[in-house]
Amino acid sequence: MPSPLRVVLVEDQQAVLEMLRDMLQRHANLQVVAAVGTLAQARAALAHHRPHVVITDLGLPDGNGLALIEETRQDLPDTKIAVISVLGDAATVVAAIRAGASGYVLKDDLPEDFSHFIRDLMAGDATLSPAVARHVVRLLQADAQETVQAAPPRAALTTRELQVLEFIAKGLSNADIGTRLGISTHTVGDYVKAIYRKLEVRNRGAAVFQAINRNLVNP
Amino acid sequence: MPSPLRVVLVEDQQAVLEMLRDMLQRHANLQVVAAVGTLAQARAALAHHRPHVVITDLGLPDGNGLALIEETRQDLPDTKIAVISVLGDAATVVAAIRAGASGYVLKDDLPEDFSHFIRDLMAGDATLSPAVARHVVRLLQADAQETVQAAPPRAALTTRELQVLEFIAKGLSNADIGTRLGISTHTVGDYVKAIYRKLEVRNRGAAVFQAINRNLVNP
DNA sequence: AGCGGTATCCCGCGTTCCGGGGGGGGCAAA
DNA sequence: TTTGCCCCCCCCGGAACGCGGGATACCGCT
Repeated sequence: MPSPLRVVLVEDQQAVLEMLRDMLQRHANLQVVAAVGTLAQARAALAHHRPHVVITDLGLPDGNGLALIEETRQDLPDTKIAVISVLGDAATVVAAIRAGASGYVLKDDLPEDFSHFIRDLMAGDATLSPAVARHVVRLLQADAQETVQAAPPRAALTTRELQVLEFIAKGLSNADIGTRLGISTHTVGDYVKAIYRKLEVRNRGAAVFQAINRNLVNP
Repeated sequence: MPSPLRVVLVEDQQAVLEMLRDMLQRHANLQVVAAVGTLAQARAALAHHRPHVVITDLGLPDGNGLALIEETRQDLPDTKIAVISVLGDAATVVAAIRAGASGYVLKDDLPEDFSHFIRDLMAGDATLSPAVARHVVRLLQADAQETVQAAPPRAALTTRELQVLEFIAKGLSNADIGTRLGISTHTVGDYVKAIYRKLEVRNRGAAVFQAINRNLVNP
């Protein structure tokens, strides 16, 4: 039998904290090395025990649990982080996950036995409550929407115009662009005019801005 | 009692299909209007029944379930889509969710009773298997990593310089910028010079390009 | 075959603006 | 006091911009 997994619990409601600890204690191979109710205590416990897993609430009396998540990821990159919270709004959920949480379960749907939750966590898996997952899924789908919508409205510019546009972004003068492309400075000017017309701008700065906006050149 | 939710099942393994249908049929308020095993049949069933929910496999004999997901989102935007699959790799999972799936459950951890799964789905929530959620979470965290890593190398520019930079990107002349900011044209010129020096460029086009590259202005 | 449309190329001219150089002063934080 | 930020002014050459005028070639349509 390997040494048990060390777990630190952070939760400000004493009753909930006790309940969680009892649940976890029942399982061999899990050792709750600390069960605390404040951010300060949590920091101390983390530094001292360097646990495998930390399970934390977000609304702590002396600060936000988000900070704890970030610190943990910084200082103990191998420690897995799970959130158990009542907060299920999109902003909170996404912020917590971005900060480093691998699991996010709402208090409402805590299962009777969540030792498998810990096991999944250590395996790299993530348990998300359905109401939490919805936000994550939405976010991904929104990203996908953008990337497909951003693609079509490119076109409009001819290949030559695109070449000129790239050089403009690099800061070359019309004369330099002409030399590079083997055409006259005046001709470059013509392309520049065409670009301005199509992008509805009247100078280089705005042209580059629009070009990147419309995905015509890669930044 | 409202009219039951119409469900279409798509799954090529006959045994699994039967099992799923039996599970769902047991619940009142759910009506499995079609249980099919091919992409072609699925398309027909969707067009005909216009169900509230479609539950689909990904590996179908006559094509990829991804296409079905995309089509469904296009044609029946109010229909909720769930995936039940053996495939749990990152690429597949993320593609399915991006395409429009709201739930993704691995066959291995199908619960005995998943009527609540359907209910969650209709409420807008998403059920993800832990092994699936891991990929989604990783993706979000990777995004977050990039955005914080892209942040530090910004700096350098003062707030005033950033203001000027934004106006340059919009295509304003120095004189116009001066008017907007209530400062002299000459002063604007000074800021422009400072910007060029810091971004190591010598004209507006390249300045805007660098500015976006370094995340100094939002495109 | 003729036609318009578009993309590519070239040129001149006048006006405006930009970019780089110099010189300052004030004010607050370090 | 120094440093950084903000603000103002001068000059000048060269570049960019907007306007006009061309040319050639390819395409699809009629």
